[in-house]
Amino acid sequence: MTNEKLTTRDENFSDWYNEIIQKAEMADYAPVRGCMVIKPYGWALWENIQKALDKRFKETGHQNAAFPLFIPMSFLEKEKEHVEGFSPELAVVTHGGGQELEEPLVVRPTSETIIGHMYSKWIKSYRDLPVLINQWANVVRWEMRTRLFLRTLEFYWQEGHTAHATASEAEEETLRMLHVYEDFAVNEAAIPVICGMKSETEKFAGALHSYTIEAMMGDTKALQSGTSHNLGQNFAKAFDIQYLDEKNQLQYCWTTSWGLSTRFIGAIIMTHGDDQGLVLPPRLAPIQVVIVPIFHNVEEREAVLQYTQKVLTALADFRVKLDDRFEQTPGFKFNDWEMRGVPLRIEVGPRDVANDKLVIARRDVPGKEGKEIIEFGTLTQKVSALLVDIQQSLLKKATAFRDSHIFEAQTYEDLQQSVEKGWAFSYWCESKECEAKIKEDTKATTRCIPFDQDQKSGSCVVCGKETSTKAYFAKAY
RNA sequence: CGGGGUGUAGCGCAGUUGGAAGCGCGCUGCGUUUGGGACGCAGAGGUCGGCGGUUCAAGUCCGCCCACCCCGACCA
Repeated sequence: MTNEKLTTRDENFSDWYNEIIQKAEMADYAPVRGCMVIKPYGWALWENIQKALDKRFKETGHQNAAFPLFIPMSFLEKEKEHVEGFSPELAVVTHGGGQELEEPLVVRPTSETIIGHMYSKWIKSYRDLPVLINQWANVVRWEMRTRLFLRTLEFYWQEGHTAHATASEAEEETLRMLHVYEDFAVNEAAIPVICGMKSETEKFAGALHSYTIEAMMGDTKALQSGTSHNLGQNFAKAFDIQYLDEKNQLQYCWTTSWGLSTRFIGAIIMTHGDDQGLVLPPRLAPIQVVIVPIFHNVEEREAVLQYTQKVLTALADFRVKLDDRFEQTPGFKFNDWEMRGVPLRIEVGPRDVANDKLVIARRDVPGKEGKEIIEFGTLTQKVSALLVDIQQSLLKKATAFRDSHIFEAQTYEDLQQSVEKGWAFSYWCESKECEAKIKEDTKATTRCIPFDQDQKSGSCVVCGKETSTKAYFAKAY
């Protein structure tokens, strides 16, 4: 399975990415163009992502529910901007039960409309608010160009949909969930992100405004890794989501939505992966520690396997895998598990059994430098400490990489050069014309207007107009 | 949808002027191996992407179609 050498990132980042997914057995191409099968190892990673997020959603008062896959076509048409944004990429069902349907059904590209419809039924009084619901679901968007995890016709995600009494509560929720994503990305996935607002052209179709967490991949391209939208009263008005306030006045709700998808797996691969394969953050890794037994004959095999049982017991609190395949050599297994990004590897051989020791190797430090011989007695403590250290190191390394590839661009020439080697951070007058010119000339788009602004003012990198707004520009996935 | 590329065993590929479908890896069995990608022997595995044409004869030549990948326009 992993017998062949991996293309290096420098040779061809795209090939490297595609190969790593197949060799690490995360996913495979499905027989339908643009669709993928997420294999057990990839899905296990997704499950850990789900757990980490779901815990945070529950902690912030949200409940899970499930809404239908099919949405009446007419629902999509109720919000003007929304239908314009999504109609080119809708999958439409026209037949069912052998007959043509009276009204075509769209396969949900996102669920604002059908959830809005339900909310209008459920919400009658200010006492019903806020409504805080999330769903874990698959959605379909008919994309032109697809890539495993990053853009497939069908993808898995969670979409939160909330309804509030006031504009400020909705804004508060939108930001709260963005920061949940930020916390998750940084502390679970070890991916540094920049939080900010999307430009008018980049925002969600139908939103008042959108917030994003933007991450830099190993090739310096940007990846929008999670988004949170303040929908204002747009959907409330389109779907008649109204409530009676304390003064018996009929009011429209303020709604939000926020989502993070299996695309995030792509972010993990492209942020941490190296030329040996995947590198997974310990907190999300399906397997945190792999044990590779080494022996030369039957007697040694018995002794070693007995010893590994002790190791398994000592590491009961971790996600551990014993690789007791008899037909593979240790060398093969080392490479195999490195390809799969397992954070720690423990080697147990006759020498270790004799001395009551172990060899422990960390995935993020290649070769001998990452290897260490430890006493069995210190094992549990050591593994625990190393996993924490690897988690921190990955974040530190990714942050250093990102920061060294962001350039303050004062002039348009600066910006053009910057987006060829990383991201540009520049003053921008917020006009669509200047934004469009940058995209036209460089293929880079505005990634976000970050929350952290220095309050100073300068001139727009394109038109020279005075502004106090700075934004990130980068080529993006 | 525009540009480029590729379709031959599970994967990667070779296949000469048209003349009996091959190689490496993987897979199965047996044996020897195992501290950084082991080895021997014996096997299994094919509608050469599809349709049509030329020819005594097509993986190979011609036409059409399809699929997938990569680069653009669009997007999580």
